[in-house]
Amino acid sequence: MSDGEQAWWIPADLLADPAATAALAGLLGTDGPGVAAHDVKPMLRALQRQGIGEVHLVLDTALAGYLLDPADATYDLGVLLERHARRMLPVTGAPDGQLDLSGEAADPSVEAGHRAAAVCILRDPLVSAMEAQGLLSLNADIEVPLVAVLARMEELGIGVDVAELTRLRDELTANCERLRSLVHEAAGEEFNVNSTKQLREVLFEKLGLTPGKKTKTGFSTDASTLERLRDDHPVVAHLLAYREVEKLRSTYGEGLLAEAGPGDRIRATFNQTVARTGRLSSDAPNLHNIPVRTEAGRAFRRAFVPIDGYTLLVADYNQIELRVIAHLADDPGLIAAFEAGDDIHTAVAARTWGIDPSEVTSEVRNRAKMVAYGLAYGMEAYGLSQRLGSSVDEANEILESYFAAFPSVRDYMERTVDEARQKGYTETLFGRRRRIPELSSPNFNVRQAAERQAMNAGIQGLAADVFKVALIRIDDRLRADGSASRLVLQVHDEVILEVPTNEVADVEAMVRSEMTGAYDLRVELAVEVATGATWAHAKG
DNA sequence: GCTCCATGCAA
DNA sequence: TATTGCATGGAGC
Repeated sequence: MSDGEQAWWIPADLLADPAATAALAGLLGTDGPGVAAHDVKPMLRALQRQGIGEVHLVLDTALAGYLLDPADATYDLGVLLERHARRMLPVTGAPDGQLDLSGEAADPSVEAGHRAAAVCILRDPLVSAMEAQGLLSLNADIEVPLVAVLARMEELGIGVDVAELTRLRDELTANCERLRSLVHEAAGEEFNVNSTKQLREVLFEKLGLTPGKKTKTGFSTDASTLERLRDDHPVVAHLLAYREVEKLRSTYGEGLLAEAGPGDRIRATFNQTVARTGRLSSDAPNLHNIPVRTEAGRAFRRAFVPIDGYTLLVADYNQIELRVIAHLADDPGLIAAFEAGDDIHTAVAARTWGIDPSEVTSEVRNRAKMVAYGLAYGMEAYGLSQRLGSSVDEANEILESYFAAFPSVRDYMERTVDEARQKGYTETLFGRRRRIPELSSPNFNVRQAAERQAMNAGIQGLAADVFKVALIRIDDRLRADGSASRLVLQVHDEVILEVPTNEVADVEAMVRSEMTGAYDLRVELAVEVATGATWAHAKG
């Protein structure tokens, strides 16, 4: 540690003490010295609860570890210390999960000292490593500023209508019981319908239905298999209905109600060091997979509400990944398709099959849409054929037509994999790296999976980088403008704000402008904004 | 009580 | 034999 520096390890209970945090305020304010810490978001949340909203953060050792290798399994402080400083965090008590036979409990203050020292020891090696890999601006301009934005969103949470959630849960529970009885009746015996093992025996042994694909442990009973068997036995339709309702009841009905906290708000954690592409993830609960595709599922979005006097404003990037592909590949046809301003899948379909957009049927449009998603995932003909329900030959013809119309896209994909193989990692335009050592695997399947990851990383990663910039800028503007509006949720390419009714027009314009201007692609970044009294009702 | 598996929800 | 995630219930240790 250099002169004038101080190392602190602040126990969580001290952060709940106003007297202690008041003393910290001067130390941590924006005029204070730069702060380096490990996994700082929980600390920022605790300080925010005490009214300290500004901390001059310069380094989070967990974030730095993530930027240096987003595929690592853990960014635990002790692990980082060993990995980047070749030092061990002294063990002060019995190892986790083991009885302390010595009778000497760990001394919390000694352990705290070790952890504070570890952050100091890690600072120089982490900064040097980031500098060597060109990660300093990604760290300083995006990841570090984002921590406080996410801390504010987590701490505020999003409002839920608990009465509505309860009603949905109860309705689903009743339906579940009814459908479970129908399944038992049709099967001719009572069994645990949630057990794939028992279900497999009933369907494929007792009832003699034809099994399809296999899993590690036996024949699959997944939805695509059941769909194929739908007309073969009455139990199958009941099963499919039961599965849908049980999923909604358990994961969303019970799950969301269990997470509703003070003020009827759900406060998820937004993880910044999990996704290997640079995306955020959400847990406890996962607010990134709230249903939207079916009406029964979408009902849960009606339970996400603003407080009185506010409106929910939802803004999402339209087709950001396909736009990113157009940009990265610099494909004239794809760029022109976007510039035409028409429905992109229709425009792509017309160019792929050389027909007029007016001749594009919904089925043909759907094929173009499948290809578009597949592209971002590094798809091959087999994968496409599975999703189109067609032959591999047919899928190959579609892909050939597509690449004939958009040749730069294929060039980009091939170039990307070649570069990644040669360098051992992929890199987004913002410099976000992802090591993919499996590109040199002797195992064909492993190597092919790695190639798909390499194709996907630059696309999903750039979309994530752009989105993070937008999130930071929106939060900056809200605070600079002294707005009463606040960010309550983000879902990969979508932000949700709680906006006082009289601010709606101004905030909509601001959000649109910040999202559109977050990065300059060769195609416009289109943003769709909607407002409403619930997440489901927020429609343009 | 922990871990893995199968399943299914989202972008 | 399409990318990235997380939660659930069952099942095995």
